Amino acid sequence: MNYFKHFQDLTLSILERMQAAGDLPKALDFSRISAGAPRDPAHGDVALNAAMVLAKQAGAKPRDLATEIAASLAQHDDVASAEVAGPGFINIRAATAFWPARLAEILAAGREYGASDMGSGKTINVEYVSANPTGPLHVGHGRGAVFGDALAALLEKAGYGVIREYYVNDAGAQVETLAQSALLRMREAQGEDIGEIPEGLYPGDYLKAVGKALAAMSESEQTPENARTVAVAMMMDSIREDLAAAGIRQDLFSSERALVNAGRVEDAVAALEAKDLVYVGVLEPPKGKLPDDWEARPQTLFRASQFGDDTDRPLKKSDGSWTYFATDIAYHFDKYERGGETLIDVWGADHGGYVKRVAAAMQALTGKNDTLDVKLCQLVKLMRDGKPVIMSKRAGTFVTLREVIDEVGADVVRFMMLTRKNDAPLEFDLARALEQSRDNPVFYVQYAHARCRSVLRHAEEAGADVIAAGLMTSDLALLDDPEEITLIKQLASWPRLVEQAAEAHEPHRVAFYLQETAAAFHQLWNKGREDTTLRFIQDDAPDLTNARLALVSAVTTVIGSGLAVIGVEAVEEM
RNA sequence: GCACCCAUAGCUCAGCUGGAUAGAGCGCUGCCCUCCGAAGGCAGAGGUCUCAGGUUCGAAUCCUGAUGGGUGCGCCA
Repeated sequence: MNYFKHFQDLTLSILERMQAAGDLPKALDFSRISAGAPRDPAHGDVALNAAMVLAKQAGAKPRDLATEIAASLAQHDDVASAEVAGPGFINIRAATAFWPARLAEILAAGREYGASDMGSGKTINVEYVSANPTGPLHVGHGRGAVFGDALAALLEKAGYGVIREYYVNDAGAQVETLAQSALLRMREAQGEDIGEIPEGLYPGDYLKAVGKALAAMSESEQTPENARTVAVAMMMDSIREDLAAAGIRQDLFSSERALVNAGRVEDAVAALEAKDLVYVGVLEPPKGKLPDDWEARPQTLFRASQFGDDTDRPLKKSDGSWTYFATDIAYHFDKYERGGETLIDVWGADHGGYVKRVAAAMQALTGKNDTLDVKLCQLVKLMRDGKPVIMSKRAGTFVTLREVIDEVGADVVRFMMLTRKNDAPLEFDLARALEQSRDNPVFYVQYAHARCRSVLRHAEEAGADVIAAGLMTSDLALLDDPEEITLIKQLASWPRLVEQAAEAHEPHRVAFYLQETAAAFHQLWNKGREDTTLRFIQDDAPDLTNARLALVSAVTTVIGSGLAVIGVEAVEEM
């Protein structure tokens, strides 16, 4: 249960009753009513803005309206008190039995806790990674990969149907270059001295294996076309291995080449033409630094500027072939027609200048402006002990995702990648990521889980029943210490966090929530060091012990549930 | 020149889509650690939310402008 929504719904039903009774006008906009946490916990558990939002429409004074609503709220079993405060807030304090009930709910749900039906099965297509099949994934790809993967898991938890998609750019000039590079490596594998890799070709050693594979084929098969096919297939295999090592799941790899061959570009352009959004014209030269070979020439253009873009955009190159943009329109249109009511693209920040035109195309084709959400992930700066890791631009010697995973592990990489919101640059310190201290968030959260498991193991050795089903039947009302209640509230806010993070498309909130939850648990633990009556295991009070073990078990459940969204293992021991 | 992203404590960053007195870690200061895991703990100081206007019951949050930083800028992908 999202308990904030619970009290919000309660309020809405009261408002509807007031309308039915004629105490409120019929036509009121309830959409801005929301329930939040009061800044000061002393004010209560849930704060409602209903009276302030409605006052003007209802022609009443905020505080008067609030008083009336509060009086009705106070009647409900789940409400201990409802008070009016400040300019017209209604502060609700939940009934004392409310929190033990949430704890029981957590134990009953297990790792499923936090799942929501907010998405009601609506389909969202999340496209991420989509790195060109011309080499291994690097760290920057890793951020997008983790972000997309966690976002997909988050949306699933919020009740959406999710398609996890990878767009394979297996057409166009880059893969032709790849084919040329592979053929050169083939001649190398055949014993030829190829010297330095010429400028413009891919120099990385990873193409040597492709060269060998080609060398093993019969001469008639050693065509540029086969070189391309083989190279792309092998590169995609290696990318899939890297993704698997990082625990990234994707269920659909769609091919640009297949899209083009199926005539989908013509379809999409025809759809634009039908709306009279394609014309032949000459673009203004770009301001600032002009490319050396710039010359004005007529082009086939899409009227992107009608949909918020800065200028119209070319669909065809001078040789008559489609631009990447034209293909990309087709790809997005295809995703949309396949049933993606909402499309999310996860891109690197260097593609930021490309967002407007794709958004414009989608708006033109669908008539809606909220179909596409592009999430830009800012750069990852790789550090070691506070010093930047040198990434030589020389021949293929960038830091690969695989190298980082091999060094610090997939769990650490995944968590660290989500310790910043996507639109902020991220510094990833390899040394700090393995540090076992308070300021390493991965350690801190996993330690909380391990600590809980440790307590439960202790209790089990002493003969206690630590199965969730057994703990549920314990007298949870015995948990009445303010610190314990605070922790329960933190755990009970997980369903709301899932919904909000999913709606905002912001998986990093899960990582921050986990840190807060771990902090709340560690805090309670430490209280027990000072005050022995607060320790979980009380030898002379089995009922109290059981209730507290239920709380500890619920902590493992919620942390486990959150870590599952991020794709990080909840460890038993450190 | 234009577009997009960003600007919050000394440092690194959150801030629940517009709510009440602005939050955490690090660092700093002072206490504490024989105890279910000290791999530390508790408390305190620290703020003109870059600046100037605007929107309204109410702004770190939305709008406009300025300043400072990042990214990108015809047929590349």
